[in-house]
Amino acid sequence: MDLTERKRKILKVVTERYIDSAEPVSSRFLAQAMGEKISSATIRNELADLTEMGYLEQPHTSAGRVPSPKGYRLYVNELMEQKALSKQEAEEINSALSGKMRELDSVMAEAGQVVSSIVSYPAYTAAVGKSTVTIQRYDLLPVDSGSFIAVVMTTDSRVKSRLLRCDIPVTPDELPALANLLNSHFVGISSKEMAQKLMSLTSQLGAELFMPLSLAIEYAGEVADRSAQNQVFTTGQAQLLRQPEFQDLTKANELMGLLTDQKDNLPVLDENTSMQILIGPENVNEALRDASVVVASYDIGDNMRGLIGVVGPTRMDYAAVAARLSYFAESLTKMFGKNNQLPPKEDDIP
Amino acid sequence: MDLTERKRKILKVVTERYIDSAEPVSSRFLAQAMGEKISSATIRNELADLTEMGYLEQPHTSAGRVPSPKGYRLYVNELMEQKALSKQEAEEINSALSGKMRELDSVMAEAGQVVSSIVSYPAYTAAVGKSTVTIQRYDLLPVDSGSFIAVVMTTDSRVKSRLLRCDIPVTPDELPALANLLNSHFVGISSKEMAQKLMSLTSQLGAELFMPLSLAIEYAGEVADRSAQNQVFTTGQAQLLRQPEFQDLTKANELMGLLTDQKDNLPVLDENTSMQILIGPENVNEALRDASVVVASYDIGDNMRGLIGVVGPTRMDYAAVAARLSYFAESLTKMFGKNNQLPPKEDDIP
DNA sequence: CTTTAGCACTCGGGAGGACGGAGTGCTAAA
DNA sequence: TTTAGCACTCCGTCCTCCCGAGTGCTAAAG
Repeated sequence: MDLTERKRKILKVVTERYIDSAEPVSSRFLAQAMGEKISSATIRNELADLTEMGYLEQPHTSAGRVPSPKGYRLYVNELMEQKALSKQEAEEINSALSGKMRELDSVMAEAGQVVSSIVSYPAYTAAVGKSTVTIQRYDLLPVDSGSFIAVVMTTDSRVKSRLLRCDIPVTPDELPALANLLNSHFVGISSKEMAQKLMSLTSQLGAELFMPLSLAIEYAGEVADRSAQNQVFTTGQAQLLRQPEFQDLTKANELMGLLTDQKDNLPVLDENTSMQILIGPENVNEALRDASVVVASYDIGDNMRGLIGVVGPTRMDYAAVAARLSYFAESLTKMFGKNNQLPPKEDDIP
Repeated sequence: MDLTERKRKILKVVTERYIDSAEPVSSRFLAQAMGEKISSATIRNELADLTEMGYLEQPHTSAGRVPSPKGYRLYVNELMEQKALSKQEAEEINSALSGKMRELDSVMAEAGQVVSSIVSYPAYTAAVGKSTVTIQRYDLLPVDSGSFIAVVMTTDSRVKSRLLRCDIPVTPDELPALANLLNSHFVGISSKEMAQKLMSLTSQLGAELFMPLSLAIEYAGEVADRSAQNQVFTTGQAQLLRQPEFQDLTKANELMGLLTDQKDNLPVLDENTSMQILIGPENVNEALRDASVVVASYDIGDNMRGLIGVVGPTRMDYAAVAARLSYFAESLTKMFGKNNQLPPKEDDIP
């Protein structure tokens, strides 16, 4: 059954009031806060209805009302108004992004910091590949007889390199041949397959070629494996302790553990969703059952998505957080789209 | 005036008891704990002396005694016995390190995690260059007409690379010339000097050379600048909340802020000191006045030092933490010394 | 001069009880 | 359906009391 307009309005006011007072909301307050002249008694009847329907909760009899997860859900889905960013905030975001482009990792770390400071909750960022990551291209640069630099490019268009040294001297002339070998046989396959292929080639190669080859392949395997596991950055964990709901140390502790030691368990956004709000028990993770998460995603080139999320109490200011996060995500998408230094489109690389 | 042998012993027992009980130590307990048959009354006299001398403190009259920072200092300097690591712990450390060598950054992050879990306090790691970092060597790899990969090597022997794209096509033939130009003019100087030098060359170069050159130099400048500022990783912040002394939220909050948002303010070890213990008020940083820090350093090649530190309550188990940390640091030094993949000696690179 | 026993004293912390206030639920009237 | 009124409930706070742990001091014993 549907809610009357008045009930919806009451639910909205209750939620918003609770969001910024953190205290149960009384009928008296509502009677005043709602423009129309309604007595607190009437409100009480409505509140009783809403409670019965499961949108509100009472910490105890004779306390005011607090939104239940179901109440928050309705609020988020239907009641909440898009909050516009203040110019100041938009500028803050823009200036944070306008800085010179950096490595993907720094962008992520910095984005997290900015978001966290803007919304006053802990934030996390992650980059997830849209598909399995493999090596796309190899290059070998001569350094001296014992050393060379391996440069690998992954299918998600990250470029990584490392100086490799082997005991057996490698002459600069041999490198192009090695690179050719790599580019023809060790492209587009997993690290395990690489290792197998390497084994099968053992007999055909002299030790002086095998050694540098295996070093390069070992490195390539590492890069591929590491890109597969998405690295997560978190910032602003201290913000958590400033929230009244986390004065209770046990709760705070659980959440803090999630944010610092088990970052990988933080919620990931479904593919092709641009933003998601997870309220209390909607979270799969046990530690998040009393908390809420807002996650947004942005595009990094064609092959990767970035994730940026905020963790807070269920009493989170969803409207504000959602607005800021989506603005931020959009800005990042644009930035990565325009930018021609960081992750180029895959097509551009032959 | 010197302490009698008995006073020293009492101070030691008090400290060690307090370290693992977190509760003030009573004369009764001491009378039993010390092997010799001494009455609690005698102990009380001694305790009164030690308190007067500033080695102990009383939370309030009629509570037991607790070591003061001065007491901890004496304990650390003279009383504390080197704790040997259990085989299990040594193995844990070894196996954590024995994994395949990764990028410096991952090593640091992982080292932090291991240490934090071993000592049950938050840990931090940092890498500091011993001298100013500049670019030592450039390479440019062709990709396609609009793109090329810049590979730069810093004087601290890190190799970084990035795909650069410019609007004006660059033919593969031009790249060696550009690389030469870079290697002859833009080596060993700061990013500012690079920018100036670039300006002074403007007139001599056509636009089709200037554009890729400036991209490469901009990137090189970033790398140099970023290496200069030492990046700090922290882990295990949640451990903090498990300590009884940080049930007081305001303290916890301050420290947590330091560990998550102001990592750069964490104490750095003086050069050519291998380990340092900072007790309570000995810390410069305000937020650390009620906490203690143990920092150790290890060598990464000839040009860099790694830092690994632990933050905990003044009631920290100094003996245990110091032992683990120094073992860890030594292992890391060895590892970096042996290892021939990560940071090679500067001499090896022509 | 040092050690010990004894005892009064102090202080923190927990248990119990009283009280005020905020807020509700219900009833009866408008 | 709304409102006014009223009794009721429950939390949080404050106060008091009391217990126990631990000290400091004194005076006697070694």
